[in-house]
Amino acid sequence: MSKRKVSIHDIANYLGIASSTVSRALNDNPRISEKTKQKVKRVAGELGFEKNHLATGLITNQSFTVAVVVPAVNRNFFALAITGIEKVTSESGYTVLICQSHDLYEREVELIDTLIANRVDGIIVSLAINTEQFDHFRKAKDAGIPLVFFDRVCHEIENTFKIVVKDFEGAYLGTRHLAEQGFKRIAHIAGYQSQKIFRDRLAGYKQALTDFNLPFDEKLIKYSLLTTEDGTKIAEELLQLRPRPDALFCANNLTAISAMAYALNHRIKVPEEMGVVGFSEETVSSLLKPSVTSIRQPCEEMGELAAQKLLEEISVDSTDHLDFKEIELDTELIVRESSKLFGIDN
Amino acid sequence: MSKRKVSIHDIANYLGIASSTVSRALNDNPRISEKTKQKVKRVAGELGFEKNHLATGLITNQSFTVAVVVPAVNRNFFALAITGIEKVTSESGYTVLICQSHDLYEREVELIDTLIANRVDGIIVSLAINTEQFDHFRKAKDAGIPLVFFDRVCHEIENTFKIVVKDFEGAYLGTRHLAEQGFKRIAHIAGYQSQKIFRDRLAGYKQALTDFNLPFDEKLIKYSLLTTEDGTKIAEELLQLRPRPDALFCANNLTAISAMAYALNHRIKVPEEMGVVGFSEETVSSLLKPSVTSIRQPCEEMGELAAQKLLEEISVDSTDHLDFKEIELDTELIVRESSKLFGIDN
DNA sequence: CAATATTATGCAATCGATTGCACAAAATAA
DNA sequence: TTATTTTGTGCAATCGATTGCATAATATTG
Repeated sequence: MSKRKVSIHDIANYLGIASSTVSRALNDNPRISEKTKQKVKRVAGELGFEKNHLATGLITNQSFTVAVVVPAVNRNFFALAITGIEKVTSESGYTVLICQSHDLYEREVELIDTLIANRVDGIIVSLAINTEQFDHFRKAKDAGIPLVFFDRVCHEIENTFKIVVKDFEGAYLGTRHLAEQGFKRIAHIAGYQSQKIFRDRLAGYKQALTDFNLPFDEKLIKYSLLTTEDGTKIAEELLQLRPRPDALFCANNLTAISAMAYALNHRIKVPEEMGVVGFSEETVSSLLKPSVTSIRQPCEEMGELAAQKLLEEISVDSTDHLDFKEIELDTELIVRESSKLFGIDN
Repeated sequence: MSKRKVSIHDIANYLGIASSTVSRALNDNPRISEKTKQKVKRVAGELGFEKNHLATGLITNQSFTVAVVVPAVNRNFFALAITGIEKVTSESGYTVLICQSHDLYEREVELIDTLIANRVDGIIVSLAINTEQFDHFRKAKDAGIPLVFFDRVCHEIENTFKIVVKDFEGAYLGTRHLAEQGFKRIAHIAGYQSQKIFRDRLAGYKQALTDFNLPFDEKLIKYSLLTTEDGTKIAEELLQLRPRPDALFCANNLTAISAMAYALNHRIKVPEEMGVVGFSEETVSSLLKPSVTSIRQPCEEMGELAAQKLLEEISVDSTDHLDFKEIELDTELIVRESSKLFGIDN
């Protein structure tokens, strides 16, 4: 089917020289004369030579490919993180393999297996929401593949870089803001507690309630996968409670958007009758009517950092002197219309 | 650094048999006895053997990897198309490499080069918005790599599958709908005309104007990259025109959303003072206030079809009897609040 | 001009899995 | 028991690029 490809041997034959010379010439090895290099490169161009990375990878034991495994690429946070990763890695000549776990543990395991078999040079991961076992990562680690976690990280595998934001603090900021605006019954759309980030966000929420002497009510907390549909469903449930919650702090932004849409469709005024704050931002957060108050995360920066740390670990001979302590970045509260009862000018 | 990996030779040594036997045993070759197979597999498990795909790929000339090159993964359309692609390919044991051109021609060229070097088995492409030269694709084709285009397709490379929607018809439907609602000065946010899909959408828009005896005004057409920012900027320009356009047909949905947001922020009522229709859907199209009337595309289906066609071309010995005619799918008009002047139910 | 240093190139093994062919062992037929 | 078929393994070449070591070609020095 695919036509026989041109190899360095073909170039060597054509020129009547050894293939090792061709290899060195193409790699600009100083031991090859300029004259030969130019000849070789010219012929390579003429014959349409394309270096076979598989062969190179086989012998050098490097594929110059790193993989990113995230729940889904169409979420703003992950899309931007990937952009950050691409920025850093492509400067170093690496190709990025983007993989989606679709928030399924089983799929994540499969993916990691494939990546090991493909001998990627490193993997950057944000866990599927229901991942609670980590053998697949241990296997990768044992295979000598450096691992970096970001956002939804895993503490069970030692000696890996972890990049997170201050989730507790972010949730605290968002909830406090609602309290300061005078909201009294603040509900929380929480993520499944398997992931530490969602435990932290819940904890931040609780702490803010405590600090503002607001009663804590278990009925006001709803756990889910945080999809758009979950947001709608949960909004429906919450709005049937009596007394009705008067504000909503959401563990992500998709649910904030869909819950708000549900409320608006049921003639509940936002923010007057229900304040809304979401964690993380979507592109449309600022475009919606009302625009959505959000906890902004440094998405791209997280991606860049993750990639830098990965490349650092890849390039180093021994990981002994690497400092694997978790890196925590700051979040920022962006106040918009969905939570603003008084005219605060930011 | 990475510990020396276990190879079939290690298994062979351990068992005192030939590595060819190990290879065949692991691949369930019928010429190997059940007894040996079981022994080999047990030992492979114990030693933690992981097959090296690079080596396999080198000899079989197949990587069992296909690549998808799209402008950006965080757009709903592309994210869903990728989901469709993954669905089909993963069933056949292929890994999908997702790549973003970020709508940059140069980046696209780089990506294709890397993919050729990595010997992917096939590539599915939706062109960067400013791609007008196609040598990089010809190179891939010459290297024997099957190519399938979808959405933003390329007609210059013969013998490739192309999957598109009826862009002309979709645009016609959207514009006609606005005309039927009584809008008279319908503006169009168009994509750069390098891509056929955007030419078609413009043509559909024009045809609808003609059919409804609406005057065609070049000033009402704005060309751009169709980013969120473009939508905002263009809305600003259009709303300064006198007489002001009273409706907006957008070549994608991002611009529809941001243009509508701009209008709302400037106290222009949607749809009363300005009707809005967008091509393609975003997750939030139905969640916005007002919800956005859109031309729905069968995104996932397009992805599935593209993947099926690619696998078909990969598996076949000769492409001679393949029918490469372009596949055109239907679009659907989803009427929502942003365009509904009269109470049409549906 | 001979002796040595320098530079350029070639030889051959290697990475890990696959596969055509040869051959040994076992099973069956004569 | 011998001849023939079937079944199970092994040998060795192969995919394409890399690299340590050897050697040929050229330049430098005394």
